[in-house]
Amino acid sequence: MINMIQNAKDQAAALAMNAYRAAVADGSLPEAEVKTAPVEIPKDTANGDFTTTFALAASKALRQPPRNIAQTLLDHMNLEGTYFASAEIAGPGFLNFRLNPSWYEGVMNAVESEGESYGTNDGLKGKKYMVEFVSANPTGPMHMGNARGGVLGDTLAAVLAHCGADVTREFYVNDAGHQIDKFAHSIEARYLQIIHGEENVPFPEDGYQGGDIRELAQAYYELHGEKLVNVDEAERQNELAQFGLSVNLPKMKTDLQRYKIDYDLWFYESTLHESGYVAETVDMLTANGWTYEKDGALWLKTAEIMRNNMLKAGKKEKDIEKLDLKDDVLRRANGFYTYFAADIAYHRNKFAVRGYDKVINIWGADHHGHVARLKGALDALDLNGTERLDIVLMQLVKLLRDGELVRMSKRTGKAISLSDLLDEVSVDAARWYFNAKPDTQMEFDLGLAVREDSENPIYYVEYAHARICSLLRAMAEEGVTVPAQSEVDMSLLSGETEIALIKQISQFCEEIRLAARDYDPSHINRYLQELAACFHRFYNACRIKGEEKAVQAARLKLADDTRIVLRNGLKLIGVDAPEKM
RNA sequence: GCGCCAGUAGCUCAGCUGGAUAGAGCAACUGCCUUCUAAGCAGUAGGCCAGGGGUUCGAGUCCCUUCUGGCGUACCA
Repeated sequence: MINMIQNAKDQAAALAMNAYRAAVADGSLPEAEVKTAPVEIPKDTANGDFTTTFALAASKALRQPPRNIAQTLLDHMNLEGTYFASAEIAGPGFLNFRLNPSWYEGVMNAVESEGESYGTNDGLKGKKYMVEFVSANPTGPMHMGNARGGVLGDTLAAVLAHCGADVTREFYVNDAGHQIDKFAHSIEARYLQIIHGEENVPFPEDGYQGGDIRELAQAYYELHGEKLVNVDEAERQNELAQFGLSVNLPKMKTDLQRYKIDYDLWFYESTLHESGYVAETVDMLTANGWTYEKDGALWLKTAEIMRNNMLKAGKKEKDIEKLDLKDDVLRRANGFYTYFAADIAYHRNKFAVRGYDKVINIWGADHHGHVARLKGALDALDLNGTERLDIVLMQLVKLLRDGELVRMSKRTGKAISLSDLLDEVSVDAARWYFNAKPDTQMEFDLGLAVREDSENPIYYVEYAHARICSLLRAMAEEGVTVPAQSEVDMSLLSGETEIALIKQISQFCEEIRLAARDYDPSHINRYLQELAACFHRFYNACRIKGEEKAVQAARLKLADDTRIVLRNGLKLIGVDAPEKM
């Protein structure tokens, strides 16, 4: 909850603004509309701890050179009682602030008082969020794309929860429709092949070729023998499909749990069909005038909806023309609802029935064409999909083995599944690796990425944690324990590495906020890497054991604070914080 | 064709929504363990930020354009 970076920024911004007002009051600067300029952290600490571009930004409005303005501001500024020891002008007109010990003490106080919850904030308090992710087809094993989506979704959910949101993790089970049909036909063919011989039963042309389908047929055959040979085709297919799901779904759950992913809810598509909710949703769209019939099918006026949205967003008419927008089928001529219709119903359920303020879906980039359509359809239901539904598109993972592309299609049967991956790579390494920025393409080479050596940054971070734990053990053996912050003399923590470490600790809250803002949990990875680096540098420069008592106490406290933040951060991204390595 | 995402060190990526001399990690090279974990630290080297125009005090960041890569443009899901 305590964010010392934000506190300092707010204070610096207020100092600049108050100085400006004071300057206006005594006539040394003209009255004008000036915006509160952003306060930033300079890359180079030689330029201060915080800086504001106030004078640069106000230069035009005040019709004065930035450096003049900056000087006048300084003349009207009082730093007493603030976090700052000094302020100075630099470069074209930056106002650079330097921190005093009270700020550093504030950071360490925050870690001590907040402990496990250090880093959290309440920016999203009271908001109901859902993150829907993976939602892999239950017709076969999960692949590398699911591995990435799983980590992204799970970590993003954790990040949002750290910002105070009430977060639900959900898996949408596509247990209905065409895909399941194909699944049923495929198992059926394999099942009958076992009985009648492979050459006597044709396999459907577009069926699932994977070996897992054969295994399902075999498993059913071993349990129930020829029970389904002489029954009605539809019954046989249904039974086999249900059997397949009953095997696949628990396996998916287990694999995901092994990956440290637990869902709050597994939502079944079939329930939407069975309850008539899909039909009701489509009827609503019709009632709102957004559908029409053509060639025996029922269509949604997607093109018109999207066009309206684009005009609202300020897009030009002639640009929209070029897009050649098309409508979508909701109900096929054969009477079945399309996947799209079910998806609209599903999302209507999320908003209208379950009342989420914000729904975030993690999708593979190959679905991007679907984004505007789904949002538009929700707009047509007056659910404001444009605002409340956010889709995170992640580029797919290109799987290589020793530089050669491995196909990921389930149908080839050669794909490396999520569970195969976890047999080769530690869960922590996989989670670290896949917790990358969603919109970059990724190559995953099983020959390289699988390696568990120092090339992998995760060990660098874990090592820092283990090092501190080891240090604490060693100190405990000497009867020295971590002191309370109130006993720490902050003036003893003024070395370069100590200052840098405390600043890095203070940055944690900011990184969580940014990760939530950008829907990009990889902020946390980079943060932890830098935190570990700050600690290793500190550890190398500052001895603890054998030092004078007060120095030892202060450094030990700082090391322990680092341990807490490392542990909090690793937990956030679902990676273990080992006490020994 | 049209659209979406990307292009920054040899490789993997940062760059806080326009700020100061473009940064890390890995790989390469040079040093540092009789003292708290060397899975570490310190240092060297590596760049026309894909190319070209523009916008302004100031552009890797914003606009236009060209090139390259991935993906999409179904009565599939």
